[in-house]
Amino acid sequence: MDKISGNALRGHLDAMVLATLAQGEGHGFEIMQRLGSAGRGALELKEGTLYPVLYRLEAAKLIVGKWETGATERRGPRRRIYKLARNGRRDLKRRQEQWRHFTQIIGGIVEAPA
Amino acid sequence: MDKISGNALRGHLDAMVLATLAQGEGHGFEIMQRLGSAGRGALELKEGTLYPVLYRLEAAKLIVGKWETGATERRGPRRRIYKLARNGRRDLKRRQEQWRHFTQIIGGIVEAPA
DNA sequence: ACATACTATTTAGCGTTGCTAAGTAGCTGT
DNA sequence: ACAGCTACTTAGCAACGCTAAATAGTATGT
Repeated sequence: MDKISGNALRGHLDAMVLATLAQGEGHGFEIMQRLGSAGRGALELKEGTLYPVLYRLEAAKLIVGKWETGATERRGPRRRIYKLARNGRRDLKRRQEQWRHFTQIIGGIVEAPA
Repeated sequence: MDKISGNALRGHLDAMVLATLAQGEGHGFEIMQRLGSAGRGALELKEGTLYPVLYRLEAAKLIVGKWETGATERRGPRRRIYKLARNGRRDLKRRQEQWRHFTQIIGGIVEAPA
């Protein structure tokens, strides 16, 4: 199967990132990798795609990010750890319902027997 | 449930229109209505959304349109009847497979149990 | 010292495409 | 005349995922 990308992802990426963070906090690069493996080869998000999503979600207060320091710190470039905010968890639930609704409606149309 | 619109539809509208025409040829306005009723209140496509899709699909030779004349004609404004082209039927099949793939992958991520 | 490679983040600019909003036009009913 | 429905057209907008390149820290190899 070919890659899922471009327009097909529009409007669903936010939910994907929120859902990923619902499994546990993580930094951008890591989220990218988690999505990559969850995508079973069908997803190939690049940095230029993912990071702007994180900035958007943080600006909307759905996730909170902070630079790794002290205890957790390790060597290498600085990392920004993101986790779901209260609003984010609520929002995720809403988006999950919308997802089911979306697939049901659109699926019913696209897969209608000829 | 709220309306499905905007970005969520991106990349799926073409498949929806092809699938609609797979049920039988029809003109733009009619396709809009068929989608509306298939959408069970969740879809509210406007002309400015649908017609450009038809032009795009026709330019891509996935559908063929011709102005209604003679036998089929009736009173009122002229109507352009579209039907699936051979390529279109092939393309629809491909898009249906992609849709299943898409929902499986993205659904697996969005709906992952916390 | 220099190159390569991997982790990690940032950002400018682009292209697709669905939406807004308005217009044209023919027909019917009041 | 006017409203209202069918039917099509189109200019311009805005969101957002993608391309591509830059910056920076660490590790390894020559």
